[in-house]
Amino acid sequence: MPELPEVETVRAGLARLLAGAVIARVELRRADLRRTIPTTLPRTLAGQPILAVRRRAKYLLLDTPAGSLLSHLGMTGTWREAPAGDERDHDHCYLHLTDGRRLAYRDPRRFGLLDLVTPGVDHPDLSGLGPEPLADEFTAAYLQGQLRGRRTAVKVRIMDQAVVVGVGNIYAQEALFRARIRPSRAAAKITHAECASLVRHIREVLQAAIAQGGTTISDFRQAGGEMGYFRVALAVYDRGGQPCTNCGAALRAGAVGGRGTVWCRSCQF
DNA sequence: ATCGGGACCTGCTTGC
DNA sequence: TGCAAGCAGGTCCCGA
Repeated sequence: MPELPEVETVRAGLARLLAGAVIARVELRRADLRRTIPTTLPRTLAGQPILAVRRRAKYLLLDTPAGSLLSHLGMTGTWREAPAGDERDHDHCYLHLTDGRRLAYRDPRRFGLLDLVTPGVDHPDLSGLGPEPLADEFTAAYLQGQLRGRRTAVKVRIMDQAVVVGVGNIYAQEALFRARIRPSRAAAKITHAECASLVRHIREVLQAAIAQGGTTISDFRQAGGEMGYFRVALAVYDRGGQPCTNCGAALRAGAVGGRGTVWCRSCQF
């Protein structure tokens, strides 16, 4: 589900909800997510004030003096404020706040993750990540270096979190369409000019999506429960067979890197 | 080292 | 209506 714009939207919502909040108690209801949630997590975070809510790649970090609560939403993860009585299947963890409010982490497919980051200690999930796509170091020259010599599809490369973070299956397709590059092209064959266009369009599509609160496909919700409204702006994702917004030709659907992929045969080369 | 494919889970949609 | 198959925003691991 959530790619950078959705995670950033959740981050902003949580930052608003959690300004000045203090964790009273952490209630683990199910620990076997993608990895098992450490048993030390509840007692480490109990009583801790939340100092900041940050995002790195597709991870969220709730900072406290004792450590940060690291979460990843996988495909179906959500954070929401859950008033008394609002308990749902797949609520794996509740953060009870000292003001009586409760935050729920819910993830039906359990591809997500909750973990603890100890202050001053590098966390393995956060090492080896590529640059943030909206940061200055994500340049055409950098991207071309990452594509050089690679026979794999360019779409697979830009979804590799070691190359650049935050780009998933929706925004990879959207950025490649805007840059007029076929998703299946060999990475090594992308020219410098195309790298420059791709960098620009990855940035633009992510920024536009953030401005709309992300993309709601089925279950994605902002931390306050609102949907994201970028879906109306998607040009190719899930539009196989429908007319290209640029030329009107029927969009092609296939698989690239094992993931559903849609592109225009006349607009993308 | 790189690459492709399958695995991990649940839920929803589609087609017979 | 009922059921099975296929697919879904993400990673991770394995074997070639």
